[in-house]
Amino acid sequence: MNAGAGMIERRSGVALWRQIADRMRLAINNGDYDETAMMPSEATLAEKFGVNRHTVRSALAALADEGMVRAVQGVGTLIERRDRLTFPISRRTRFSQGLGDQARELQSKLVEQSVERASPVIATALGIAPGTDCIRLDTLGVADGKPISSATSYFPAERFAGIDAAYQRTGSITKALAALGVDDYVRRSTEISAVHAEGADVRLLKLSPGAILLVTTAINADTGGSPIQYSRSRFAADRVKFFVET
Amino acid sequence: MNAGAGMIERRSGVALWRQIADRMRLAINNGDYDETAMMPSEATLAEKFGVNRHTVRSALAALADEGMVRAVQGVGTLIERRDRLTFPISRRTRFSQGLGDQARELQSKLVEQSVERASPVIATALGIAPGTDCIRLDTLGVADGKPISSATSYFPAERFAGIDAAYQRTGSITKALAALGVDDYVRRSTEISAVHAEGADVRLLKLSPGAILLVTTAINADTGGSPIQYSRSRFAADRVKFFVET
DNA sequence: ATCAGTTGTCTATTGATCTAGACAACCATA
DNA sequence: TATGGTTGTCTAGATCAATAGACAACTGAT
Repeated sequence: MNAGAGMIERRSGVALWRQIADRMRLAINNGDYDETAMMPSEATLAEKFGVNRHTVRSALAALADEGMVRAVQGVGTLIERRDRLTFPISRRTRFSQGLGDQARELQSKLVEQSVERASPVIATALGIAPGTDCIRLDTLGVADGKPISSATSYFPAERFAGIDAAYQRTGSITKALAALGVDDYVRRSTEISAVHAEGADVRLLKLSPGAILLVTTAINADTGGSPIQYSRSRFAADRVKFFVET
Repeated sequence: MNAGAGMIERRSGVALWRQIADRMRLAINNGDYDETAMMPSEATLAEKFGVNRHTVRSALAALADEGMVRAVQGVGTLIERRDRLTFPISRRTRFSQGLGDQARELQSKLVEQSVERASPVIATALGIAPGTDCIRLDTLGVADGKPISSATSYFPAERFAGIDAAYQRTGSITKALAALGVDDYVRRSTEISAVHAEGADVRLLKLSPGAILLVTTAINADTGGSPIQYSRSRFAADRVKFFVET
């Protein structure tokens, strides 16, 4: 009977099949059916939404039309693809913001930490001398339980001593920076490229061999203009897309 | 035939009367019919949307159900109220942001400027000595041609010399501050109260006698924490509402 | 009083939506 | 092969959405 939070409305001017299609699209993008990669049977859905099986079939037909699902006689209705999460990229880009309703829960987990000497590229980006100590954080971004991105960030060790602990405590780069006195920061530059996944990323992001990674290389600076973070994030390309505001 | 940007869609699973009702609601909130405070005749709307008059009547009935319009036989359909613009109030509050689709055009005009000695209240808010010179800007906020708010802002004269010129050039406090080197600032505090309109505000905001003003008293600070702006804004209460994020 | 223009109401018809039931076609598995 | 579970298809009827036309009821102005 009940179908979760909001029941479908009759006589609302919106056809039942469309309301059901919209809800199922949301559920698919939420990863509700990821374990099986299949929709429940038409009969089950009809019972769940409290409508006739034919009405559910209309909704499924609409999703099939979008290429989101594919019905196979005798087997069931397979989920073909999910809409990708859209990450806005702007001066105020933060991993944990701007997703809106797209995901219920957005987490960031620490995978590894170390102190490294800055390579020439990183040193240039952070405006420090090559060889200077940097704190490196390897983090994993997770949306609704699904791994989304794997990121490696570098912070000048002198200014941001203890950011690893602050990050583990808060689960957020933004909050960790705030704890170290950085009220605000802006995205100074973002480069976007794409590569084939390899190494640890395949395991962390639970990718298939040959999967594509979207790679962003970003420099964040505090409001004084001093670079504070150099990061290289690898996003599973089949799960995200970027939106660059112009 | 054509009804502006997007035509209504048939066989979309969304009833025509609902699509038309939604578009008319937007038009009303946009102030498209403010000159007459009336909807066009049913026959005119039917022709404009390319549907039967009965379909338009269904849409109007839905709006009447919401209390947005009221049909009077022999006269026409009167517009009873507009949804109020919603201003989000948060650490990042700016007049010209956060309105989204609610208004097409949001402007801010300079009404008056002067240099005044800081009163005790203003001096305390800005963290300066009483009697110190301040630049006072009286501005009028306009959304889609309708006056929304009347604001009085004070800036320390020493640090922000020339902000009046920058404001006139850019039409935005945020941009004027940026031109004077304030990349970013945050809303430190906001107080909200309500009074009856009087004096110049009645004329500027084109209010009826006895109209209510929502008054916000706000202090903005730069990222270093130094107060930079003390402002008192009067909003026409029948045109706006605030949304405080918690 | 008359008239033009408006909303209100009624009937009739067509197509889309939704329900109900039955059965065929197909697949995986025991 | 037999069975249970799935999607595909067909028929029939009920309800909603939309069109079409006609006329009543009302208002404001001439």
